[in-house]
Amino acid sequence: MDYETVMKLALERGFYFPSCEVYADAQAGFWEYGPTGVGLKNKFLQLWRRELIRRDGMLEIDGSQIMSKSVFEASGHLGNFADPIIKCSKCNSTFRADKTIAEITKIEIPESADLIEFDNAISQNNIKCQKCKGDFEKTKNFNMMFKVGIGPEEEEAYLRPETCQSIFVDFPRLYKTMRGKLPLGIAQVGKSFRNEIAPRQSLLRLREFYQAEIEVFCNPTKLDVVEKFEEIQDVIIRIQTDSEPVVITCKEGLESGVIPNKFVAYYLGILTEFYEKTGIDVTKSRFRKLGEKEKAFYAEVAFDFEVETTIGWLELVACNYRSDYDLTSHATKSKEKFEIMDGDEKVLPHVFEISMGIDRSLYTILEHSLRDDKEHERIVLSLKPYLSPTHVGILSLVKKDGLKEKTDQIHLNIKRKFDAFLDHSGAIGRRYRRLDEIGAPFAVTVDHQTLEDDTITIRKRDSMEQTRINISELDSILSESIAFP
RNA sequence: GCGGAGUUAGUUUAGUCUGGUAUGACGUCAGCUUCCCAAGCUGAAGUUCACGGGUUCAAAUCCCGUACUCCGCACCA
Repeated sequence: MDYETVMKLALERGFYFPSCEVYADAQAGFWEYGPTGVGLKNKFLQLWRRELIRRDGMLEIDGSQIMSKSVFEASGHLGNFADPIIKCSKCNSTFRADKTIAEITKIEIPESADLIEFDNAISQNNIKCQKCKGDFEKTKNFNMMFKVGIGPEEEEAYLRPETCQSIFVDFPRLYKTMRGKLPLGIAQVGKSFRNEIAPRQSLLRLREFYQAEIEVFCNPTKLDVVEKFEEIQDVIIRIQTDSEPVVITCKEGLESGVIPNKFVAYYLGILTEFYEKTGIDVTKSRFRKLGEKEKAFYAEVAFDFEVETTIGWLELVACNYRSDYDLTSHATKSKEKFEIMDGDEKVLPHVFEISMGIDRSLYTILEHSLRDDKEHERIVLSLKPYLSPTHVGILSLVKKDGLKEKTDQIHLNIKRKFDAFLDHSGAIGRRYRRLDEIGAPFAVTVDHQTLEDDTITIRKRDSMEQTRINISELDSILSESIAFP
């Protein structure tokens, strides 16, 4: 289904909508999750915990969103997470300084260079605005981090641009107190903040967004000692290096050298298995190996997990081999010890990161799950039952003759255990349609026969089939059907 | 940020050129009816027309500014 239809559903059915929308000064790039969106997000994260955190025995933490300046001096974000930009004084167009200079003069100035170097290059080569021939103002640094002032003195701090910095900073304590052993995954779900120049397309390009990040700490000399590798060696992945993506198993990817080692292969494998279970069509996915220029400043090897949607390929996860970049920088800056013992060996661990964009993943789940059932004139959100915000609709065929009371009773009995939605009003078909649109996999209906023999009908969302069951069976049928795989 | 196009109820939309306080559909709510797939009937609520300013006796409509959305450019850890 296309972006427009997903957007309309999101607005009409409470998945997500713009923040602060009643005010004229609402800024772009901020969106709220409504009740159905939160339901989906919570269940998505539950699946993430099952398939990655628990499966691999990782630790999960919940760190601060505001972090001190030193953290980002060490991480490199204050220096590298900024673009040198130049603005035309005549037409107000903004350009990247380094790119504009390189384009016109072939002089390559690194983006982290002193700003005066850009100004010099511009004046020496008489570079003018490519649009209107106007003069440029002085080069400025545009940092993508939000700065905040702490306390009455407004001490400098920043909203984190990625959640993982707390994981690196906390690593020494966690390793010691949680009896860590390499390889050790530490994970975190939370908000990150980036001051994007042009946020766009609702959940796909936000200024405040959710990440689910995993940092796996490992001994760099043992990257091919991974016992669990067998679990995923036959998992099929699509991997793209230069040209077309190839469809291979993890084992083949490792043997052909496309994947650098067993360690990385294992995590690409379990990540793929996770996404299969979200209902995203993984035959439309690829791991794209990034070239030198595309990689983040801290990455040694990088694979982006991308999925094809109606608006093109969308990056859902960044998998970066960050080596000891982060631990070394934090050790140097803080003068704390980040080495640990791995057996008899003293080692500064390397890090492989699985940095997942939650918002983009949720959008993709919606887009891949939504279908237009023309035959029955309905829109159906065919979510996996365990991800559905509402598990079951509890409906009375009509309100009178005691059916309402009977229905209320059934709802009362199951509402703590399941996400159940009680509905008495309107035509029954209309109520079924509404449940279809929010992806409720089941609807049970109380009719006149219920009063005689305690049976109800249970309707399946995708097939619209109905079967008659005894009320006493409902709990076990639902439990089984909505269980995580 | 730049350029273009837009913004009227929960959604979709008429009206904007030619100024006279807004139209339909769907949806929502209540009731009746039907009694298992968006049926029908009756009734109701909901838009100070994105926001701010100007012109005018009078502005959804004309003018200016701002924000947001979409498309393209640029950017994208």
